[in-house]
Amino acid sequence: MNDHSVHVQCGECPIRHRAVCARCETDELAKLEQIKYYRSFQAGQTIIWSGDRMEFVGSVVTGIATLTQTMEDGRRQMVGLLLPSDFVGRPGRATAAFDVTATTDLVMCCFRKKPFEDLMATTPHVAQRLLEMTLDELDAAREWMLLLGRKTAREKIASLISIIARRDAALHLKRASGKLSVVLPLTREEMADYLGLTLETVSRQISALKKEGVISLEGNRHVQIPDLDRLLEEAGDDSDGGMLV
Amino acid sequence: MNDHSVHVQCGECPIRHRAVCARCETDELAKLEQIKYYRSFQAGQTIIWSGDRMEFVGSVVTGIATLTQTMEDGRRQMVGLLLPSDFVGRPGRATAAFDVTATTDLVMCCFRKKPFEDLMATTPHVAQRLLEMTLDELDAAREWMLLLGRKTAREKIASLISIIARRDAALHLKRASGKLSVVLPLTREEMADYLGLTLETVSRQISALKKEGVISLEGNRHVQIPDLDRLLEEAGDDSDGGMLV
DNA sequence: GGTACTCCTTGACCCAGATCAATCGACAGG
DNA sequence: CCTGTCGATTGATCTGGGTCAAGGAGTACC
Repeated sequence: MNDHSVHVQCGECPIRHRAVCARCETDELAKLEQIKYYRSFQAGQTIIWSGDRMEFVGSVVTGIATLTQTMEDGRRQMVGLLLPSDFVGRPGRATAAFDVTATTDLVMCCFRKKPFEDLMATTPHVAQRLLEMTLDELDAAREWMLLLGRKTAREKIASLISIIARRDAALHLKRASGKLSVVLPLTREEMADYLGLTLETVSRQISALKKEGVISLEGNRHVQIPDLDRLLEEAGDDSDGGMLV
Repeated sequence: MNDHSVHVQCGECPIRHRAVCARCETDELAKLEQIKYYRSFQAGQTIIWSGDRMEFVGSVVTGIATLTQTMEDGRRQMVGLLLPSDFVGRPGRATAAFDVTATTDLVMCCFRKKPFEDLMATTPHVAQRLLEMTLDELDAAREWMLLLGRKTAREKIASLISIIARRDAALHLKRASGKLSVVLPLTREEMADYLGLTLETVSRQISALKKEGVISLEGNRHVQIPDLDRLLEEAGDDSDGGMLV
């Protein structure tokens, strides 16, 4: 779209907001600084319920949040995983479409929606940048549809681990030198909700992958990946070609 | 975002393009007219392969197209269904992320990508309108994730029929007066690919819904819905409340 | 120490939906 | 007319992952 891919590093935020572009919006930054504020949430706290009025947009600074959908009888499906630097909120939308929950302690950098939308209306690059991000999310959602609709439980688990590894590597800007290892940011139940499985099946498949040496575990959350290509093969992804990011 | 919800009716196109907004862009319409052209495709023809360079964006004028993803071993998942007035293409993206296929004979109204992007850069409302549409698609994709991950085969079928009924009603701007009836635009196999099932299961579940009077069939494709609320209940959707659109 | 959490693992059994296979109807071509 | 093709239906059987249930491991608090 344009090559202004440098992202805004705003004030004291430890993250770069992916929503706005630094090179062309330097004079707009002051406006953003004026309307921004921070909010903290505790692990387990619901940030917004589906259908609630949503008065802000923002980025995750630290911690993990999830987007989930629940049927009346309690069946749940996670439809989004929000890691640091991910954008939350829908400019042009009054209400949230899904439940947003903090699964760990969480800090967000928020902008009140109205002034943010005003900014968007006057600076075309912000809307374009947001469009680009939304298209990325849409692509990710569609990849996830393949996983939910067609992959086996084992492939689902392998996919989840490799996706977390990929996003982790992107986040820390490090190409893993030696052994690749990841911390799973979710409980078995949350993984199950993301993958369209039960927590028992998640546990069994993780055990199986461990037994066969595809991964190894240290504690419940810490996963080592001795051979990334092997894991990607188990995930059934074509042409991911081992490239992280 | 803004209330300019009137859509462009461009030239001889029988549809209103949802991508651009008439009220505020009247002087931009001429530019769109200059760069637009039509393309026809035959039923079964692939419009773009995933990974191909994509030189245009556009809207479906008549016919049906699908977005699909295929694994090396042949497992397929449909990730999008494109009906007339739906937008195709990704401004700011060089290549297609999924296969786009015409499932019926199809006419599209296209705009070459470069000039369209230029237009977008100079007229903020176009980018905003596109963002709005992309957010809609993202919502739809996430609803679909709930379907793929958690619904039973019967619920999936009922959901598909009610979604087609809804979009049909929106398209024809008619609130069905008497009996509600829909033409399924997909073969059983295509439905299966959309729902993450096999074609046999699709067939069986349709037969079951018919036997129990939830729907009735005339030929293979024509479905009558005697009681929409009953169908929505079978679909497991909460709070859809029977409102079409 | 004991008790009570929460999260995870493992086993035994079952069933919804996949798989394999036969049949049917509609329609086109020779 | 027969023959072939394509989509749909229906039956018989199998199996991956769900369900139910019983521990185990870690941690916090009394």
